Amino acid sequence: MDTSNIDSSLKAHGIRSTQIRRSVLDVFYRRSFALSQAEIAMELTEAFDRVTIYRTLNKFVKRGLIHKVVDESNITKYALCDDNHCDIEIHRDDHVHFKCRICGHTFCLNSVEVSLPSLPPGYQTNLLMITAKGICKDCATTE
Amino acid sequence: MDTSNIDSSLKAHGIRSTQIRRSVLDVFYRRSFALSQAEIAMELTEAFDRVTIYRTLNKFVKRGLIHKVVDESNITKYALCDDNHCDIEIHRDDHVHFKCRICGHTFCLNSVEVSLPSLPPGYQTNLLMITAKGICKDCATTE
DNA sequence: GTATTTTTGCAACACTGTTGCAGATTTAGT
DNA sequence: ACTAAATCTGCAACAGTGTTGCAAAAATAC
Repeated sequence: MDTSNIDSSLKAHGIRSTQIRRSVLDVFYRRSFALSQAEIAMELTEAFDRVTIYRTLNKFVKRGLIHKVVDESNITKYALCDDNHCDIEIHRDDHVHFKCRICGHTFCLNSVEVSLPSLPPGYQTNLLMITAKGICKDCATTE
Repeated sequence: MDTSNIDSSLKAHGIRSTQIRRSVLDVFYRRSFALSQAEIAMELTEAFDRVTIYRTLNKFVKRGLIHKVVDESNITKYALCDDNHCDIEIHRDDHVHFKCRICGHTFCLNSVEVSLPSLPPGYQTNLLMITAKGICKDCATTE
């Protein structure tokens, strides 16, 4: 575990450094896709209470360290925020997500741009939530 | 309740016409936005078992009468399918959804087209799930 | 009208996510 | 380093969503 990096990231977001928070953040650093509470619990080597993990995740979200990722599973997943877009004060997580049909993982694609479509009369939007479905890098090459 | 219309729609999708199914489908006809099981239960004048409502919804989905609508609420919502795109055999529900910030309802926008963006190397997609957020017709005029 | 198939309600369960509270840990002040 | 204040953690309990098994009821087929 890259302790110094993790500690400084927690501190930068105004979050106290504790055992579970370091461990959970470490899981996010090691995984490039969105994770649910249950998945995080499985990745952790020590056992922490379910409630504590939820509280950790909620704190991380509130401080702009991670964001929620919507999914058809009805289970909240979380992914690291892009440092360039989110911090304690500002939260911008309206980037494109990519869901792989094979491995089921959801990745954040921070660089993809999609222009706003024209909607029927009466509807106005300034924000699109987009999930692209397909086959991810790893699954395409492994196949 | 437009019984004949409802009955023929059930029959057209190969679904037996029963009390609860007629009532649930009627709710969908009366509402233009996506509904959860709990919301449907509240709209029903008679009380049906929760389980039966879920089974009704699952059957409707399987037969192409309604489709699931994804939402950040972690609660599955359902909306009527467009007759032009869905039936017992073919299911095409990859249209744009519109979520109103004020009333919270989600509407299907079957006619909106969005072109596929170019993704980073290694990612390939042929399907976008899109939810536009904004203010809907009704809330805009009421305000 | 009867037999077969399907549907319904009930009980029970698994799972996600939250809250209250007491004890433990972290941080700040001296 | 020691104490006080603030925060965090684990446990118990709870509310809600969604599913399954089973027996009784209803719909369809003959």
